[in-house]
Amino acid sequence: MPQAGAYHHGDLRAACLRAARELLEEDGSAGLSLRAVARRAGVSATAPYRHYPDRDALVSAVAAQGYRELAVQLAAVHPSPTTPDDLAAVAVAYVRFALEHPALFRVMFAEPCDPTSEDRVGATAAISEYVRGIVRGAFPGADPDVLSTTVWALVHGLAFLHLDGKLDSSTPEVVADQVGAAVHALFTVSPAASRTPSVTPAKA
Amino acid sequence: MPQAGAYHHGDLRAACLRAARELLEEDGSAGLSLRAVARRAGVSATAPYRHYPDRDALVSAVAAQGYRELAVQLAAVHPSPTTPDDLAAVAVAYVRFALEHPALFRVMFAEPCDPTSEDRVGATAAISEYVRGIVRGAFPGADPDVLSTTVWALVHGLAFLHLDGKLDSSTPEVVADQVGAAVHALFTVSPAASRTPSVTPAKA
DNA sequence: TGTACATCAGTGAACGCGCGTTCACTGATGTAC
DNA sequence: TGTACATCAGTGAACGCGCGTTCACTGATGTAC
Repeated sequence: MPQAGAYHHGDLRAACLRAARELLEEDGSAGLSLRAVARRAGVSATAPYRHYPDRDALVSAVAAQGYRELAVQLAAVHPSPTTPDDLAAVAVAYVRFALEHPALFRVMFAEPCDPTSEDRVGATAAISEYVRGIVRGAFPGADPDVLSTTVWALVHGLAFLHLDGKLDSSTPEVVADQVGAAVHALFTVSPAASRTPSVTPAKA
Repeated sequence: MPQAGAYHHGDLRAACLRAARELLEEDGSAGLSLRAVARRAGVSATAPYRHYPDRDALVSAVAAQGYRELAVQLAAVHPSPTTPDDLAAVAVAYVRFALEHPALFRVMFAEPCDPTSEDRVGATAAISEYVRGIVRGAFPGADPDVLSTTVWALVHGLAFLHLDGKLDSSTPEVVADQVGAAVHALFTVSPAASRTPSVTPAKA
């Protein structure tokens, strides 16, 4: 039985993923070709076909990994934010993720997104649920469907506008301020939010 | 003197732009190659080089045209919206534009955006100014910088999440409802907006 | 334990493709006299 | 007005490239007896 980590190559499946990520970080974005991934993994051009049926499968796997990492990073900031500052911190982390991994972020949110990739759909749903959870906790009086969409869209829009150079992204501080201000603009003006939240777990 | 519309080809510059647009509408997005544009325009592969120094120049021209069209469509809905319903209608138009021209929208907001293209920068600035104008009129007490960024990001995020299939886009009505609800969530909960304040920054 | 066999990860040549861009050209249009 | 010339939009062959994918293969690993 091929014990993980020591077969012919070792674990080419994971190595391809790693190679793809490296290429994304370096080349900005460009094409992310199967051949380039194979090259970078130190393997023949056709070897990846043992592990991915085609290029799209690799790309979907990369995207799914990106979603998981994003979810981890958001949760690391705050498992369930309730105050405006909490929420702003999470939003800043979201935008920071996009700016630190621009090419990956674009792969994650790009058109040829095969809707049949369970891996991918599941990973997206996880983020969606995380946002909804935040909203439920932070805005107990509001419609969670509408408000979680609103929050996600606001933060996602900030991420993309920064990514595309439509907003001032000169320094991380400037970005953080901008994102924080935008979230506060949404949050603090909400009557439902400025009351004391019904539940206040963790963080004082 | 080459009177516009009747030279060798007629006006290949405009024809290329038209061909590029058609390709974007049809192929979803894909590559938008110079060669494909030339083919579609019924001209040799190298003819476009008489009018565009390289592929990027063509792409930038397409993007700039997209910005101008978007600006026109928004202004057509309402030159200077002031009520929540006005603003929602403009937001819906923005998202509708994205969903009706997905490939164009991606070209407009894509990374390899040459920041030196005056055409493009100018067109972006126009939209930015339009949003700012709306915010100034609708939220006279708020910080126009923060709030116009917030509004644009919210709407832009909605557009992209719909484009990427992260939200229910099954019918135009569903989308319109969702966008309207999101905008109202931002707008109507704002004390600064529902009163008629003179000095009440949204960011408390 | 040793040997024959099956499995399957990775190879390397080859396919046909479309791409951006160059180059020397041709031929229609506009211009000067 | 007619002719010689300059301009320049569009041509077509050619370049070198990287791509996704196929195929028959080889050779290391694991397995059955």
